[in-house]
Amino acid sequence: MLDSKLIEENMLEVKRKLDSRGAEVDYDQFRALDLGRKEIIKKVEELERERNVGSKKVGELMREGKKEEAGALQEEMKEISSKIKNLGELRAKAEEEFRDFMLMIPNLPNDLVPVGKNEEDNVEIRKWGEPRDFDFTPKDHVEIGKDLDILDLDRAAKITGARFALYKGLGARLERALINFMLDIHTNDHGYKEVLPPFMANTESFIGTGNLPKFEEDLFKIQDSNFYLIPTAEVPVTNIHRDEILKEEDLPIKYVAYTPCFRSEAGSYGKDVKGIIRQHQFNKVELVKFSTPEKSYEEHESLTQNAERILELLGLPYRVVVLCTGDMGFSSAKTYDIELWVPSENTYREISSCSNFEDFQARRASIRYRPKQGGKTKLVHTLNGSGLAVGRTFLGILENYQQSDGSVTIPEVLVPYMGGVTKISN
RNA sequence: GGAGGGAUGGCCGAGCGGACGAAGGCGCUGGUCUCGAAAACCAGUGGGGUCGCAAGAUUCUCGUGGGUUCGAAUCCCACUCCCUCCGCCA
Repeated sequence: MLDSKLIEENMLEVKRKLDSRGAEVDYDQFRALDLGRKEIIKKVEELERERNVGSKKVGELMREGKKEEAGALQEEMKEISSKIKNLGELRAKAEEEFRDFMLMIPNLPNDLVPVGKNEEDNVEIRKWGEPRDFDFTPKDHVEIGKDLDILDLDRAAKITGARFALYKGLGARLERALINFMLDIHTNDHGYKEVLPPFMANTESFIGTGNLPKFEEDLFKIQDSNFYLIPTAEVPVTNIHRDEILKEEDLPIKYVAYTPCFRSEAGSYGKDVKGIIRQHQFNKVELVKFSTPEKSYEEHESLTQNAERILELLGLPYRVVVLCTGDMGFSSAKTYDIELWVPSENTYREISSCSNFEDFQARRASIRYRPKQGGKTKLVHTLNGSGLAVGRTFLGILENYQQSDGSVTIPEVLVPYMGGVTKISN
């Protein structure tokens, strides 16, 4: 959520920035809702003041034994109270409408973000590793997985449906190895605290991160409850500190969490239908940070590097792009995508998205901190990024480490996690 | 599933119709003392909104939402969450 005062005071600048990301906002409506709300607040508060003063007076008169005067005043106050009740309802409605309106406005892109319309305008920042030169025709991960009997998409479809996966044997082991490997690196080397959160969260939590109210169709909802399956650990982990006041001394707070992620993928019919690129359920290790505003961009860089390091240790080629204004997510102020080299597609595909949300989520979720010097509480900055999407890492290993005989060698760092297995073959 | 108990400020904890945004303690900040620190002592110290350049004014906020009342942390109702006991169960 944006600061309504910022919109009020810098409307042209806000409009320019929101336009740059293709957001349509009705500024006249903003003004009307904001002014209407302020006006009614003023009215109600004036009446409340009268009532408070009057009621106190009634008490005094009673104690002094002036019953008649007290009674008369009581009658007066009765009327004021009923007025307050009526106006109060209007006030609640005005404030709710205003908040609902504000919740639908996306974040402002940071000034450093390149302006653009869509993913074609994203800017490559750096590349790591050389895509392998195959001296045979490489297979895609679906074929490799099938031939080695470690990935069974047909049976997964029988169990559940399209866009689900059944990992088998060393395939299941590899998925588990990757999860453990990532968690170990981030906790031991990068200083994150491991958490294992619920895989469902309530409406408030989803509003906090910005997934609701606008993107409900992307989520799986649990019937007869206000719980949704999480589409990313970002939701439960960011909300760990919802409605809290943190100490500046404790910042930055860094969490790493493994969770499965559930996405309805509404609107992506026909997109990436083959293989495990786009699934309704996939595993992910997520990095989340809470930072002071001063340090958040530094933390954004290091978070992205922490994610990149996993790919480097695994020897998987990748590149990093900064998303342009038009391609960023709703809540983000700046996002880096890390893209993995996928031989079968002869291109790079997203494997991690690292964002700085600045105070956008913090304002929605009321996550603040007390400055060391004292003074007013301030909103923290929240950040997160995949470190990494496990299914796509699995895919990367299968495709990049495949051999001409159909086997897949295991990257050295994973061998201990694979119980000493160095190669998956028939 | 059945029976009870509870939810108060950054934390602990009192209050149970009017002078209560709330005792006391802890923590934090400043000061006294000290070469310095600790201890002790003194003082200050919640959060959000509206108005205001500010000082400040005002209002809301004692789990959430309703109700009773001139007036609610305090009484009533519903809901949520936590705890104890019984039953069931991975």
